[in-house]
Amino acid sequence: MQQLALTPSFLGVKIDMGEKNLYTRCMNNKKTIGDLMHAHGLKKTPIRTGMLELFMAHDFALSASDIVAKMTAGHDKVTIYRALNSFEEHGILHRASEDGHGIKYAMCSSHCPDEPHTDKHAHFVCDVCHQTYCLEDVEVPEVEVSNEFSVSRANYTLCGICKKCKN
Amino acid sequence: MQQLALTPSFLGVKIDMGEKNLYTRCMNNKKTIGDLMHAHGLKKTPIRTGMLELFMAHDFALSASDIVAKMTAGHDKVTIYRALNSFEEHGILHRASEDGHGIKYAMCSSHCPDEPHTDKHAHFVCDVCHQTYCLEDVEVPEVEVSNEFSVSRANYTLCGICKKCKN
DNA sequence: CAATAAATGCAACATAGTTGCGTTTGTTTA
DNA sequence: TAAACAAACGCAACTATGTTGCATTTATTG
Ligand SMILES: [Mn+2]
Ligand SMILES: [Mn+2]
Ligand SMILES: [Zn+2]
Ligand SMILES: [Zn+2]
Repeated sequence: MQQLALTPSFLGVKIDMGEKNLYTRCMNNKKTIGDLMHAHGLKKTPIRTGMLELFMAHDFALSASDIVAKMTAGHDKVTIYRALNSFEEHGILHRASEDGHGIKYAMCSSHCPDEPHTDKHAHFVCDVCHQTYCLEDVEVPEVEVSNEFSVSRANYTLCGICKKCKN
Repeated sequence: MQQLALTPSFLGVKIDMGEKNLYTRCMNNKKTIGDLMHAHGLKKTPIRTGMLELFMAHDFALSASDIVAKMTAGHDKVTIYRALNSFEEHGILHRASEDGHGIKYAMCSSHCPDEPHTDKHAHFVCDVCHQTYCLEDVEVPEVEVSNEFSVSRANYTLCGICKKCKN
């Protein structure tokens, strides 16, 4: 079970190997990165291998441009985008936040503070019409978070089909 | 207290006046749109008045391009963006979702489905370094939502300062 | 090694949002 | 009511993010 397939010498990608536990994400059922791709009917190419190694070597989420920047061997961003889409379609990567179709604004209520703020209610984004509704009566629930993080705002967004698009 | 300042004849903006209750958002403390802007030290200009009328006439959030499209008198998008920023700074509008600095991806765990999915855990986005962390052990809390909406996914994002940036 | 489908690279494009700068306009105050 | 001033506007140019079409290359299978 040689796990050395993971040695990130590839492509000149510099990877800090400090956080071993990240490996468990894909290694804990005896899968190498290559096995993982093959299991999904994807080809094991240098770029895609390098990308997945990058993901395993970081404890935070990466954007397309993060990856373009970290891969030294000047690859085309189109390739990166297509690989990310493919990984997402196969459930190898998940997106760590809804992208949204641009920023949307809504009217504040009279008890809002006179400064930029996130409101205390949840929002709903329709997958069909992409409209965003303020759910004024749905409070954002609170959660317990490790005190490594100082939380100042919370955002709760539901997705699905809106009242208009259900018909 | 003539509220006719609200008649949205302005700029040829077409507004459906069906939903009176939306007016309460800024009218319930005897403020007209003009008063609202003046109270914040903003000038009452035709464009900004038209924009706020648009917001009051819709029960969903609007993007900059929504507004550009709905204002018939071809205004520059830069003006719209600057007005939105200004309204947000003054707590007149709030954004209905974090924009995020592009989509971020993270590795799925082994029990994720082999298809696109939103994960069941919360995420944390740092205001300083903009890094996104998966809070694998923080479950997204469930909420009760009006059955006008069919909810298929939920997104819970916390914002603040991350462990690295606290130092 | 040959066949095939997946992956890549390039060019061109689309959308969202920003910055600088000169001009116009709303509000205040004399 | 005219001048003064800051806020708001419009234009041009620019950055960032993401997409599409098409020709070429490469990984896998047999
Ligand atoms: Mn809202
Ligand atoms: Mn996650
Ligand atoms: Zn809808
Ligand atoms: Zn940070």
